Amino acid sequence: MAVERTTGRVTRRRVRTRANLLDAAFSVFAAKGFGHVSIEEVCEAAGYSRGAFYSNFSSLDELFFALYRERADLIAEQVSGALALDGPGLDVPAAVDRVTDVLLLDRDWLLVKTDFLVHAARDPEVARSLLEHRARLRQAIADRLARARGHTALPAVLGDTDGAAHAVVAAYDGVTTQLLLDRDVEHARAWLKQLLTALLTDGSGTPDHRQN
Amino acid sequence: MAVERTTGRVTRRRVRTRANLLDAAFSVFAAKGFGHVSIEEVCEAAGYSRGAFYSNFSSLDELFFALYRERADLIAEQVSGALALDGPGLDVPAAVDRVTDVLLLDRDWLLVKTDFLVHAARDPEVARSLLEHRARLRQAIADRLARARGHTALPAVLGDTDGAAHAVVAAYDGVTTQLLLDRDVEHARAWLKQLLTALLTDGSGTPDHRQN
DNA sequence: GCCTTTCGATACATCGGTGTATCGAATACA
DNA sequence: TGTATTCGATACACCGATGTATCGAAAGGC
Repeated sequence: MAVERTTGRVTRRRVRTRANLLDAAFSVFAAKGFGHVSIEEVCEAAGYSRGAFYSNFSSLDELFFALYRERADLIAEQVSGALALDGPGLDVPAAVDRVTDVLLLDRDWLLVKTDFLVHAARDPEVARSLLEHRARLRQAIADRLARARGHTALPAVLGDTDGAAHAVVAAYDGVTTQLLLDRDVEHARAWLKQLLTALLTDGSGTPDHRQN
Repeated sequence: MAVERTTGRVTRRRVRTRANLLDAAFSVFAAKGFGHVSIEEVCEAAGYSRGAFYSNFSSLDELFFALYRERADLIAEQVSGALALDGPGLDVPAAVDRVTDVLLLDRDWLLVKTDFLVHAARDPEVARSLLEHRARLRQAIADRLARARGHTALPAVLGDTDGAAHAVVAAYDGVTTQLLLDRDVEHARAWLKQLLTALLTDGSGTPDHRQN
């Protein structure tokens, strides 16, 4: 039965169960992809019966959404942290390095994230939510770029810092796509840095070769 | 029963049936997403019974793969055409325009393509195939860029024409991601052009604003 | 037009997943 | 510790999808 928990006492056991289900679901979703996963599989992976599941979620979609939010917020936090790390102003390249390291860390996350994208692409409601999340992240980037302005000049082609932030996100998405296929994290990182450098500066970077 | 058609006569009816199934499958996949589609749904949409399906394909995966290849080859052809259109050499911006128009034409295709990406990301075999396809396309782009060299200077940041081609693909993938969410084709096109301009030239383009 | 071959519709057996209702066990709180 | 409440395991009924086997009908060759 669906869970409409507005009030009532929550047991410790319950929060543990929920967390375990979410963790297990993450692995299963990453491995098989949402849409190829049954409730039973998640329960089995978590070591619970379906009773536990239905006591905590009302559908796979709901769990998936909850799962995504949880992790996405976590990542967003890390990124914000990486952006804010250095003092007020300069050293965009260093920030690029840190952010790049955070963003391309976990292949499983990229898989789940892409699944969620596909999901959102077909559900306007979900899409709205995802767009807002992306907008927040992008804003953080734009702010960071604005702070660096004057220290490091942005090329005019992209417009203002907002446009530049858009470009950064696009580059990230693009590199992610390639990474999902070739699984070469190190190269993806290096290449994302290079791409961001190309977008955010007029200067010259270090070229690289690639087979796939 | 699986179909292992190495020889034997093929009826006209058969090729029609197969084509109809593929077309119907495209719509259904685009609407619901692979993984949320049953064989029955495809058959119903195509106006056939499951008998017809199993006579032509052995699994949903097989159909999906065939479907993707068909359409992907079609697109690749169009892109190559758009790239080769003008005389030997110059006018990269015009080529960018034409290619951009072709690539972001059909939302349904973007959806199916992304589904396929997700699929490939989890199956090394499929990934290989997709990577090769992408490599071919990228090579066409690199060739085109090489032809334009001297007429339009490439910024050194990206390395050789190959690096630049990589960047082009990444930009395309990135813009696609955003487009899947906001559904604003016109803006996506404009923005992809702008992004490519930023990547492929040292000059200045026309900035733009964006809310999401 | 006849006959052979191919194709696809129908029927059947089966399986896995779903959602609900029930009940014993674990937990919170006094 | 006792007791009320919450949680989650089990059992059950159900449904939709799968794959196969069979057979009538359409297509192609002559």
